[in-house]
Amino acid sequence: MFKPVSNKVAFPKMEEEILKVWAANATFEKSLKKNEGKARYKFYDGPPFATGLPHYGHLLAGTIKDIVPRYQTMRGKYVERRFGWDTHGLPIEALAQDALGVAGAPEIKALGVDVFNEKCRSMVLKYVSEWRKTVTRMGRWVDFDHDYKTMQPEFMETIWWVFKQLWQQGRVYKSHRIMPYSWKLSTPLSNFEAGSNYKDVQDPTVTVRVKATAFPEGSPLAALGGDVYLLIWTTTPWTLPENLMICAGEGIDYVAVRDLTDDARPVYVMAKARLPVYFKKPEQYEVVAAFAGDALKGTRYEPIFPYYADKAAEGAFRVLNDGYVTTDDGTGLVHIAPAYGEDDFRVCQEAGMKAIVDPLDAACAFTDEIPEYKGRFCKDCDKDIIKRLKAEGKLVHQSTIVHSYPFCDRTDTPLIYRAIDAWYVRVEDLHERLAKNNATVHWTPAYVGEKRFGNWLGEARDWNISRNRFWGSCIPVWINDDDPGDMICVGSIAELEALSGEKVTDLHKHFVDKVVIKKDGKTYHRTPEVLDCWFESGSMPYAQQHYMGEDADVAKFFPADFIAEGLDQTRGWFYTLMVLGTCLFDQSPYRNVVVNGLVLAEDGKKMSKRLKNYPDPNLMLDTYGADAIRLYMIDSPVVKAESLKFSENGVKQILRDLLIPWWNAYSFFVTYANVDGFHDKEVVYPESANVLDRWIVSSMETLIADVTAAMDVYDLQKSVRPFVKFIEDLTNWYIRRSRRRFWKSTDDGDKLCAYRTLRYVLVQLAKVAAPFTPFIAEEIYTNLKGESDPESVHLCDFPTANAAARDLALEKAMADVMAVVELGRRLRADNNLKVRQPLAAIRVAGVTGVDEELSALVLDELNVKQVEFIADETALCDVSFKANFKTLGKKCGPKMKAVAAAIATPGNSRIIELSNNRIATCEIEGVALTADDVLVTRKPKAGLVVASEGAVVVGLETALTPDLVAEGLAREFVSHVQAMRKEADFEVTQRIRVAVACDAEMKAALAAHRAYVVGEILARDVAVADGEGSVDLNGHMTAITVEKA
RNA sequence: GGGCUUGUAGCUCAGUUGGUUAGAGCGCGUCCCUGAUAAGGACGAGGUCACAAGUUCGAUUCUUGUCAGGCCCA
Repeated sequence: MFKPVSNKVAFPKMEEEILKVWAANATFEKSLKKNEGKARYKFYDGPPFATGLPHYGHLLAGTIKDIVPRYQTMRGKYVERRFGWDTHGLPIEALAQDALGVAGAPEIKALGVDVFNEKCRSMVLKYVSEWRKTVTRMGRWVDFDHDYKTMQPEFMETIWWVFKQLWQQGRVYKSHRIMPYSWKLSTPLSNFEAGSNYKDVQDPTVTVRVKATAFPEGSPLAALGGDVYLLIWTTTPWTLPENLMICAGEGIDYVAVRDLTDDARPVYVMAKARLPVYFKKPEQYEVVAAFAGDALKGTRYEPIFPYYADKAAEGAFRVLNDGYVTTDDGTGLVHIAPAYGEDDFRVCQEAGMKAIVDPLDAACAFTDEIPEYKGRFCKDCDKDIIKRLKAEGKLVHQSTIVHSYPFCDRTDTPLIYRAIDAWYVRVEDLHERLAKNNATVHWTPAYVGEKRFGNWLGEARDWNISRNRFWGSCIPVWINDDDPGDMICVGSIAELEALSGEKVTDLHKHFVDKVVIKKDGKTYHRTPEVLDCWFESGSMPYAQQHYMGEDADVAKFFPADFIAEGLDQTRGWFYTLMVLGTCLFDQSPYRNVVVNGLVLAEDGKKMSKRLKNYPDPNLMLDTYGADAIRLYMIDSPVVKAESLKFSENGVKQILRDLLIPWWNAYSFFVTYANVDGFHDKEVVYPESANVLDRWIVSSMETLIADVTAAMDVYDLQKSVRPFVKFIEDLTNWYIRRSRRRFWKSTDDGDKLCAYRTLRYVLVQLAKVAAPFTPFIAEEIYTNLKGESDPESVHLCDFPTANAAARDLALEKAMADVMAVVELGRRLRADNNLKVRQPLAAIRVAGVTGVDEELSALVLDELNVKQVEFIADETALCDVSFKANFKTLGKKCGPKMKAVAAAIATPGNSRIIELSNNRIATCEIEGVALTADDVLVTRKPKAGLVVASEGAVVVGLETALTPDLVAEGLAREFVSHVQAMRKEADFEVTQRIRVAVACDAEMKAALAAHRAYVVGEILARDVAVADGEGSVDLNGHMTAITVEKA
């Protein structure tokens, strides 16, 4: 006996049971153990931030990260899967700040970094158990017990090792980064923090004239004579004392104009497009020269303020060119103070002006480098600076502007963009190596790797790896108190212990900062920054192994065969992995990537807790089950980096289309197998002669081949899609057409073949589907498997396509049969002839290869007495011809139209002969045509009951004889009794007694078909009497009673 | 502003060497079936393949531009 199966299944409950079985049997562990020592299939888990509960994006990524390893495991690979946690970084710090009621770096420092960091540590694992529950519930097999966490000492030690490798390569350097800075809190903010509090504010704008002192050779300004001034514009007058450069746009049109409103007739240089802003009327100026911005390059000018005049020796006070200059506002000449603007800093660096001037203290007050304003907050000095410029005759224009400006979230004070010490990894010299290594990666979809990621790699800038935060891996560099250029990079705990003489147990900031290195009479303290947590995620291939550069077999864990993450990781994980892999081993750390898109709410917007525009994942799991959700997500473009609008209805649809019919097929099998006492000890490969058996087995092989092909190129959507067709074929054709074979009371060989085939196919299907729908596959497999088969479907080998079992000709013939049946049904419906009414014959044209056995399917399905295949389709339909543009296009070129017209001309005898293969070729317009170049169009002949689809033409004989009518009545009767059986809830095998009262014609019909009727309804007795009742059988009012026999 | 990407039926989506009748499912309407019932089947309506220009004998497909959405970057 198979375990009895209800066709009313609660999938979520069934799944919970399976989870218990897996846990009890340690099935996951067995699936690993079984392949120990075999070829490894290496997988890296991208670590999620442990700061919230899993959402659909995680469920999706988790599903992809489950399907591929399950598949590879079944293909005999050893696939270690360790869960990863990203435990450091701002998200967790933000939670800890809230929990401790502190805001901003100074308050954290006041509280104590140790208190703060320990709070982070204690909070970080808050969600771990919830994650584990949900991930497990989704059916994902991943090792939580040997997970990696970025805060583990081993992990952090490898981070140091990685860092030191880069350091020894000379790849790490210290520079600056322009960041939003809160003067009130005396701390830099992340760009993310700065983005949260923009306000419209009024700021002064000043236009200042700067005297040109020297021109490059060939400058159109050189010959002008008199004083030439460059006009610059700014909204931050306090940065003017720190001006070192002026920037012009290379391709922008500039003019030099003589100011006729000024008695001194000075010449001003500005962008042509900005002229009307400064001179309202044409008579106020005279254009004396016009030129592009590159002509200005190299022009020297007089410093606006004296404080840094000595920087001229280092190349300051020149005009540069850069693409970021616009003429949207200002003068088209941009004032550059490298310490106070991102572009300013970059342009200066690129021009070789490495020094910056930054006369602001921690509170953004001027230092004594600017004696006049010393001790005053920089912005407060704007007015005095403007006054002074005016007094010195340098101010050309003054106004105010209202614009959106970022404010400090905590203190509501305006942020100052300024240079902060920062550590970088040099990447700009790696472009070629990165591109070369990326070329070895198989991306799904391909464009992400080629375009999006490829472009990004090609333009990659040096990577800022330092963060002015607290909870993270520390930058392992100790700096000489007296000589900032004297630095020691530490690459391991042992090294630090040796250098410091102290025992080191924890590598977090509040431990490591206390460790001081004394060497040769010099004292070294650690640089205060922590590492970008992306540095840690990018190091996970090595850090999760605690790899420290030993001569271990690196190939055991590197590179990964497979990783998967969301599209948003292009610049995140995918990138940092690639950079570090390239630096350390000069190869890509991954071979295959599946990039998934975003999961949006059904309305196309982002899922938002506040808007509640999406269903709770746990509720979905409890209602529909994990298999349905998995399939729904995988059978969508979201596995190819496009976005998915998550719809509950879509999940339901998957149940209806796939899971329920599949389950019903299974339940059908078990029900009848138990009734019949069919139970081979093993699953037997059906060596069946029956055409349906051979066909479904062949279809199964095709399914295996299709799924395998798609999985091997990591196209998950394509690998899921063929299941729909197969299950449709299985339930709507194989089982429907085979039903009688299972029912028949004679226990002949054919019946055994049917059982064996269906069992075999269901077991194979479970194996093929196991990676995708692990639960239902397991449930079905464990009930149907043979005694010697593995205990779990996930311990089985993935079926390999057996080419010998495939019969493509049979599949084609069966497709034709189904087409014939479909057309026949349509004709019946059109002519109001229900299927229960037998008909004499159908005629079929355009079909070859349908033998007697297949024809029998047509007879039975369409309830006709005879099927007649005819060679001459013109008996049924009118035939016309059309050009096959696809084959002819290349041959004909411009003659296409003429050729097409000739082919389509009615009655073209040569075309007819060609089409009938009576001649091999025929020439039109100088083009040699073959039969393939002509397409036949069929149109059912008017007046006949004919339908066609493609090449298949079907004609139905609709005339009824008295015999046919009688048989139809018998069928009506049977159908009605079956309904009564069901209504009465009789067992399928229940024998019954029937009493009928009817008219003479009905009586005759029942008598003529008595054997058929009795056999169908499992009647011990059918008592027929004269009379009538309320049941309408084709117009014959009949009374029927049914009782258990 | 830049890179990439998406736009096909009311909705969700297929659609590769460019080929003339653009498909599926859902939804809707009509009908059939009732031992697959959280069903099933037939038929029907519903498309300027976002828009415009170009290349071509021929463009949903290739090129360019525009518009609208998304991701990342600035």
